[in-house]
Amino acid sequence: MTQGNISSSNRIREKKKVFLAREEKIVRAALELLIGENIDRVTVSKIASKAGIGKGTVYKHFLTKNEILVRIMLDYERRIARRLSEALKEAESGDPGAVSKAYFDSRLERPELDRLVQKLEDRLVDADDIKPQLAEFSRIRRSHEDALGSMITKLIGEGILEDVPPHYHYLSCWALAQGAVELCFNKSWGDLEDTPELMGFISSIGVTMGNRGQYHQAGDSTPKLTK
Amino acid sequence: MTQGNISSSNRIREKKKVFLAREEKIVRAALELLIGENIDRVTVSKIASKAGIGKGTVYKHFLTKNEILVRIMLDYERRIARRLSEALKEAESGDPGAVSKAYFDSRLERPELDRLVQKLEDRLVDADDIKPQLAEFSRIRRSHEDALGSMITKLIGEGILEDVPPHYHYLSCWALAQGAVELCFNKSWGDLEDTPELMGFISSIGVTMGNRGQYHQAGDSTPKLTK
Amino acid sequence: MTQGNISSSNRIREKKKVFLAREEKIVRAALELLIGENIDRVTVSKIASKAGIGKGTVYKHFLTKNEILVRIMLDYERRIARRLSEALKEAESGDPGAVSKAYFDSRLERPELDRLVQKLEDRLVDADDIKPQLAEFSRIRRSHEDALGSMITKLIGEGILEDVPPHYHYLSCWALAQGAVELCFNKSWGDLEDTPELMGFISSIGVTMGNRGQYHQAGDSTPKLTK
Amino acid sequence: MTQGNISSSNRIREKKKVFLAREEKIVRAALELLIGENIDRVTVSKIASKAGIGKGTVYKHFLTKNEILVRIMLDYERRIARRLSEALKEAESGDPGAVSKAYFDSRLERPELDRLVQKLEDRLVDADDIKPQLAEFSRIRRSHEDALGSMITKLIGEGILEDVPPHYHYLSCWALAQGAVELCFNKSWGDLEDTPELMGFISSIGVTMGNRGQYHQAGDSTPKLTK
DNA sequence: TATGAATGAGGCTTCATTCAT
DNA sequence: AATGAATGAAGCCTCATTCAT
Repeated sequence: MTQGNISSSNRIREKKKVFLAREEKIVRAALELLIGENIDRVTVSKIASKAGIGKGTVYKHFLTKNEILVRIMLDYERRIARRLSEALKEAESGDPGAVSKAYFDSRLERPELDRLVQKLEDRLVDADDIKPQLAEFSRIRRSHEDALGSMITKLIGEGILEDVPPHYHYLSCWALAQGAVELCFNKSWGDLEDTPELMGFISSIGVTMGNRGQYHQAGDSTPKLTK
Repeated sequence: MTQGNISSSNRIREKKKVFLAREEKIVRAALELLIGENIDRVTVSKIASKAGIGKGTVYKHFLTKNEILVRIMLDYERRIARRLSEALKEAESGDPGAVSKAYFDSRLERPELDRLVQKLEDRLVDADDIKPQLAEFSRIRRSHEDALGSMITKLIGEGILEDVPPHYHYLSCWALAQGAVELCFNKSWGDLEDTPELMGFISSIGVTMGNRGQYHQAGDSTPKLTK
Repeated sequence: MTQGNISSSNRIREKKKVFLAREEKIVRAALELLIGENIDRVTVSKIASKAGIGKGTVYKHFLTKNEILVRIMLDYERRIARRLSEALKEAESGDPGAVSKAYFDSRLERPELDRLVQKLEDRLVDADDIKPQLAEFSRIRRSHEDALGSMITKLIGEGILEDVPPHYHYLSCWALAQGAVELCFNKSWGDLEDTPELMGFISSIGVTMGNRGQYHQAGDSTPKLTK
Repeated sequence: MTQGNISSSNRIREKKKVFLAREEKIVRAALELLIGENIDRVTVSKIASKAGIGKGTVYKHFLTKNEILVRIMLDYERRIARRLSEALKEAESGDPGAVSKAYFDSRLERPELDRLVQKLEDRLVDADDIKPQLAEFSRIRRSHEDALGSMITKLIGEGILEDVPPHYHYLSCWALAQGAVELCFNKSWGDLEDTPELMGFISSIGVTMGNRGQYHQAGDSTPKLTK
């Protein structure tokens, strides 16, 4: 009896694992397709087919197609959150740059994924199903803002960063990262051959931008570029 | 007869004018709709109706829906091109900053339009009709690159800008502008209240970034932020 | 010019007529199918196909499938309303029975249609689209009630009908008509051969039922059948 | 061995009991759901879940979903049959009204159930599986007809009921009961507040209708209501 | 020439039924 | 023996495009 129970609960656990594995398979299939071709051309049918399962099976795991897409968004944003929270600990033990480094690393590690998430966000922003998931998504995003914000406030206090509202620094970083990501995939540029070096250049701008002394310079020492 | 010909060619000219005016009306209607609501919800029907004409008439002007969209993209990019070429003349008469200023001005003047063009580009990138138009679009983009490139090369020569390949500077600018635009409309941030100030801050970064002395600083004076 | 305008507005009127004719064609096709086979088996495809048009065309006339169905319901109920209102005029000029006669006539004229409407009502009762139409449907039904009610009140006043709340009489009539209709098509009875005579018998019951003296009889003269 | 057999057959009997109990549970679960919400929304999944068992298990008891539904129909009709046969015995010992009373009582006891069975009949009438069960259903219905018929024939013989074919009386009763049931649940009437009194009124009509002297009255004493 | 009704491919979703564990 | 994940047929609906008037 005892053994029977054990083996039975084992079997149940086993099944759950398989079930979750398949869920992951669906998400992964969707991801590959979404990255590989135009988003509009990714259908539930194709996802199922790429995952090696029937179309109906997809709906055992996700209530709607949008739920698959928002799941990808959440997975991504949560991964960044995890990294940031680890970096926050490091930052407490002395390295104030760990947080922003973690942020940039997370986003630029797989730029194509970052870009996909932006595109998905754009398309799902007014989807009626998945309202709660989108709220969660925004919540996580704002928690990133908090994490970086606290670090930046500290650097401003230490006189390293220009004394503007902390979120200016954060959002500028975000904007540059965002633009850099876009840059990587924008086909209008043709295929940039020295992308890594370019990214390095941009990153170096990212980590120094907003440093004290540069902001006011804008209107002073380089009048010719003033906009 | 002569008079008849004259009046007939007048009539023809008149007709052409009306025809072109209507074409413009269609594009403008499409634009308003595309900016006002989710792109996927903009149908040819709605465009025609907003333009005050029949759906069939739209197809007298554009062979496919995509042609309307790509037309918006081209109009936009051409407008930038015109401005850049004017600025280039000014630059020759002494103001090297005129070009980059014109570029930023053009793109940030109507950020919602800039963003729309990005989104359209993303969706149309592998459309089978409109291949030639997309090629033209890329061509114009690259001409911007050239315009800015030549100016940047000059500034590098004068020792003002860091001596990296010229397109690094240009693309960094592009990336920051791109990100800034995205920032304005990303609903995850809630509604930023001090957007103008923030944009000012970002612009100030844009015009100074890459200035000599900052690039190497990255690895030297702020080691803690190094990525 | 004048002639041109006339012929043009003629053409428009012509087109509208054709359009409405097609709408009627759709409704008729749907009706035939719904009466001819199990309701669940009637698909939009079949309706279109029977109407000799494409599937998409159906949606030029009706926003959803349910709108076709509710249209049938409304058409039916409105026809009854028209008849009742005519009968009401007759009733004023002396014939108090005209109203109830019109009601029975309307419903029993095409019992299969009456029954269909009941079934549709049952299925659509909680459909989220067509809420307004269903409200209208109920409104019309209640107007029938009013029409018959006023007549019945009069008969009660004249001592012809039993003095119970007027709607008792009306609803009893309704129930009997309803049951009679159901009877015609209930396959459990096999095919009744003498349906007309049976219906006549039931109708005769309908027009006399509730006559003074019968209600109290129930408890008095036929105690053995008392329920 | 003998003991083994006994205990084994006991176990088998036990199992059968459990099995049958579960079958009943399924039917009851289905019934509750069917009465509680729109029929189309009742799925096998929901039934299983309400019965507290797995979906697959349902199919150990019923070959198809339709078999569950037709089972409900049969259960209902058989219950009426049982009551009628009991009443028939009473009738032989002197009470001719016992049969029709039993019939009305059976149907009006749970009008919502009666109505459900009508709706199921309508939907299943041309189902390809369950043909035999539907035949059985009709057979039972006709046996009711016989039961009432014999009683009515007697009453006609005694001069109490109008001398028309016996099934006229029976079917009229059926129709009135049918309509009354429908009346209870038809949402178009709003929620009738005095339903019990109304049903009483209708029942009183039911038991007297067709009594001698009323039929011909229709054409004689109430000419104004003649249809 | 302008129109808009007609079209149908193709997308999403549901659910009765099967079957491996 | 019980389970529930997997399946896929079938239904509804959208919208770019065509074409007769």
